[in-house]
Amino acid sequence: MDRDHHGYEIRTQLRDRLGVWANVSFGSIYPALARLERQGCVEAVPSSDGRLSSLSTGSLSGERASLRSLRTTSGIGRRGRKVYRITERGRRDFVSMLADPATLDDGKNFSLRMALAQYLTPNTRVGLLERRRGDLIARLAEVRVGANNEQLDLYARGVMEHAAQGVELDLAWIDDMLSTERRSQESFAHEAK
Amino acid sequence: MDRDHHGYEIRTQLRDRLGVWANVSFGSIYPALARLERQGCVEAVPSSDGRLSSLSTGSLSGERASLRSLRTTSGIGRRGRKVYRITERGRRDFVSMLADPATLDDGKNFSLRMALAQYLTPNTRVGLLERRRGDLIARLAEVRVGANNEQLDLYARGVMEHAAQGVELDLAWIDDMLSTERRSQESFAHEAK
DNA sequence: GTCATCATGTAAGCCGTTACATGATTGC
DNA sequence: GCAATCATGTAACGGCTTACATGATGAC
Repeated sequence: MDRDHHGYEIRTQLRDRLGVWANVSFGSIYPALARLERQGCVEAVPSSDGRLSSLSTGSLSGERASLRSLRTTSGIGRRGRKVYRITERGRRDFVSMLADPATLDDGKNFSLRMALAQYLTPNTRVGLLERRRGDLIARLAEVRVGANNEQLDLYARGVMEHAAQGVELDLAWIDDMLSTERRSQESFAHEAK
Repeated sequence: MDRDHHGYEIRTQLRDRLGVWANVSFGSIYPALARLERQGCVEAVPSSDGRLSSLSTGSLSGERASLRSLRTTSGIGRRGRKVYRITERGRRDFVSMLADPATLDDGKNFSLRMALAQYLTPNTRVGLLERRRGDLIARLAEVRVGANNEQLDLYARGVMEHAAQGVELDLAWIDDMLSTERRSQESFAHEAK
């Protein structure tokens, strides 16, 4: 959303910034980029000489393109590197996926959604938070049943009990975010007055 | 491990006991049972009349086989139902998978492992807990970096901060379990003296 | 000139899902 | 006799991984 990228960079950035836990493989990234390009969500960035992609356009290492690279072979960018930019359609699809809990399954991806919540409107954020809150309350009731089920042994009950604490922590976080959202909405209304 | 089961029952039990969160589909269960049978980890239970599987053997609804079902058609079990029992080899494989954090990836399955920890030896449990503890401490350091990374916006940092609290909760749980394990080992040693 | 790293891609395979096809049992 | 539910299985597909194949660039 913020600047252009190429596949290799996306992987290294994810690893460097989020650690080994965000391990996305090349076999996942390149086919995804190809699919997004077919769908018109991203497009290859043409370089200054008319070919597709170059060192100089928007890549991280080109923040101040090294003098050395400007001296090489023909003076043009590396033909191997393919830089993509997001299209208008890509932005639309991204935001609508982010806003729809059905498109991008909430249970597994709620944290991802929240990490990207800056791209949503305040109302959409509140809607997502309230929906998630409802899901978690249902979940809490279920794990409590498990935690008190005397058919289960101590270890299994311990897992359930711990799961319940995890859900409670999630709920506290949600409630915290909800009150923050509402406070900022109020202060906005206050300013507008 | 504790009694015989058939595929349909496994699914309904998982759903009834653990709720919609433990949704394993038939398309997953039946192929898995077939594979386990090929590998010799489970075997079909022969019924009293020599055929494979019947109502009367170990199934839930057969806890006290309903009088009605004993009166039906031929009086023998439903030919459609296939009840499996675990073999010695199955028990061995189960425990060794449960004990090896590499075979069954820990990050995603630690809770599952702990829910089944009754089948492990005290030493194996302590080993798994200590290993997990190390992983979580590394993870905590990583998410703290993210939580304090000012390149990230408030929402992304909030997710990191919340992730850190989740890891801290996990760590407290691990430490609790470790001290419980050690206490029970001590009391065992005490009795043996 | 050669080795590490940067960079893109394809192929095979694993594991799970949904959807489909089929048939037995039970309740009314 | 008919519908609901119990019960087993197959087929197509999705998404991700590992392993493989290939080549350019940069450092020394």
